[in-house]
Amino acid sequence: MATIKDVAKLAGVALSTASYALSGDSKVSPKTRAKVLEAARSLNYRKNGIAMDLKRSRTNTIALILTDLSGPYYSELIRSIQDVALAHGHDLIACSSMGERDSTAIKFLREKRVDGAVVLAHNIADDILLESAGERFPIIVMDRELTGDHLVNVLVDGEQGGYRATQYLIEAGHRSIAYISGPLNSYDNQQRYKGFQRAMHESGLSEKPKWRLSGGFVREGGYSATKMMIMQGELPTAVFYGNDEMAVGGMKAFEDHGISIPDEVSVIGFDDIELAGYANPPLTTVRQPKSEAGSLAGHLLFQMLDGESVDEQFKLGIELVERKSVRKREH
Amino acid sequence: MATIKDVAKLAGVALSTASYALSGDSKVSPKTRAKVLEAARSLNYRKNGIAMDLKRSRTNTIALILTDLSGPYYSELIRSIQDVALAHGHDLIACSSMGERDSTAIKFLREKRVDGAVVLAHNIADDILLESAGERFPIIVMDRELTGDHLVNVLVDGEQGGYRATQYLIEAGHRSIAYISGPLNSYDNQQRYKGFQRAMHESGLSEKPKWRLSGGFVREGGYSATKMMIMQGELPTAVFYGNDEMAVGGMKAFEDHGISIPDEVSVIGFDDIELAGYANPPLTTVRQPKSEAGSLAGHLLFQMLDGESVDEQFKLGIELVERKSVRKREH
DNA sequence: GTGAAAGCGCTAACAG
DNA sequence: CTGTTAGCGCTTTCAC
Repeated sequence: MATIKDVAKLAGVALSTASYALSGDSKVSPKTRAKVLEAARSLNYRKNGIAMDLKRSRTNTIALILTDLSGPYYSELIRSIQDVALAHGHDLIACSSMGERDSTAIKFLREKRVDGAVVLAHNIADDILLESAGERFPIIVMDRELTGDHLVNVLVDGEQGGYRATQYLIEAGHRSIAYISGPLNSYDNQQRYKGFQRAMHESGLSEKPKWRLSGGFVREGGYSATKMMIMQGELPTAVFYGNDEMAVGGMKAFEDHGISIPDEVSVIGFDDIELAGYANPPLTTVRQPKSEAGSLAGHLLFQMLDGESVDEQFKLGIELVERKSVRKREH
Repeated sequence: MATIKDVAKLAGVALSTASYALSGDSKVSPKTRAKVLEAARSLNYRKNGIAMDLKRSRTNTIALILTDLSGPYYSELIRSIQDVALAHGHDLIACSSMGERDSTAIKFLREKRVDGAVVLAHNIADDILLESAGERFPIIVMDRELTGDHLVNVLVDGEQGGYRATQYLIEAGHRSIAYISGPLNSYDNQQRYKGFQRAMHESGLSEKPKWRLSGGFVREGGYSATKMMIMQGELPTAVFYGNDEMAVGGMKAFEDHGISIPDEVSVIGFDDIELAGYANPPLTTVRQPKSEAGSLAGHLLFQMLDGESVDEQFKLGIELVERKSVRKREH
């Protein structure tokens, strides 16, 4: 691989002159520049980005840390972050946090291979984030409540979302409502559940312990949790699934048992994934402002990179998407 | 940010000793090592990955080049590549090729910020790929027919897929079949269409020019192409959509016009996206061996990185997924 | 305008 | 076992 040294030699100029010519600095004469460019072309010279980053102590790229590159992701969220990065002339790369303590994500965070990061990966420990963030390395955390030096928090108000969803069910006349939980240690799940509890409590309703099932936020889990509920004999009139994936699985379970939605059981989800509108019946759910959240995260990161100081936490509201999986009941 | 120099100074040892201690080299005494580690801890020292990469002239990471980080992607494919990378102790990062000639992807390719790449982005020009690939920088291209030095090709046989799909329709008794095309310049589309033509030709069938519509591989395009077909008055008994997205859009158009699938019109897609199984009716389609393709791509990349020579092109077969959108017809 | 030289932070001979 | 030293490839003062 040809280096700038080779180019300089072939062009018969000094190393620095070659560098200036290549980067288009105006102080090099057109004639010299042409000579250098020609030499570069003939050697098929490509600058080494790593050397440049090292010298500049800046990579001009930020990382998006995801649990798993293979998704499924909030593409709107990613797109909005990407747009902001591009607008600031920075590159965005995605890395996965799969693989525990030596995941790609952790390597990029600790070894400062980028200028900053947006984290969307619950499996990276708080302390790693806290110690990685620094003066020259801002981090935005989006999937949990965590703030610190050079580490700011952009959240969607899951508690409010859980509350709204539950309230919607209650307003539709439902009194016996089950919440199918995601992973118990998931921040998102906890928030949604908290909102559920608050709404139930305010209306003087209580949840049946036997309906406290968990589906791990995955479709299969929603399916089996629902199956278990069905086998237990007594059904609620409505079930609030901690996310849409589980709701889709749950609806399948009801269908398999000939239980009709929303006639016999109403269902509400959370997230508004693409599938939600295509489910049968289309799933009523809670939509998160993903683009706004991503955009905000991006902008904050660049403000921090520019040395501006920003608030340490932002919480965005949600919105209910009414479709056809909830039925109004008379009493 | 503390450097290894600071650590060495604080620990009262030479630079190299600190380096050895930090990397766990056995030749440093336990006592010295402890001293160094302690110094590193107290300074909150983190090695600079960029400096290391430069020194080593190797990054131990490979890039996955995608058109757009916000997907939608073949998550199975990505996952399988990821698994292979992990198994080889390498990191995988994803970069987007959005932004033309100065996209993140091109920067990573040209400036050799990684050790190799898997490309799944039709918007990166052939010549960039050709000139970026090199002795120490293998590239696997998966979305077009392109081979070259240190550049190998992993493809799924779209022609065969198009042939199978069409043949399936013909075997089910269909004689008037339309092909709704993706972008005319798309390699995938061309292959599928070629397969369609071959099957039609073999059975002595011909396509009606007025059914030659394009939907650009997007849902909305499938919708409007279908609408146009409906407005033209005469309907085929079966339509083969160049991909599932368009098929989903097309089914919506038929539904909007009260045309029942598969009773009045049969529909077949291509890809087997997640939605396909959830469409109404569930969509019969052609499934690509995504995991196998990804896995193969990953393995080939590492073989090349290890200096082994490999064939320059691989073409994988496809499989038909029978669901409920195609009806058998009697004659 | 152009060139010589000093590093960015790290690793890896090599010598002691 | 520990320390000295020479770079990896590039940018950027600072003289000329």
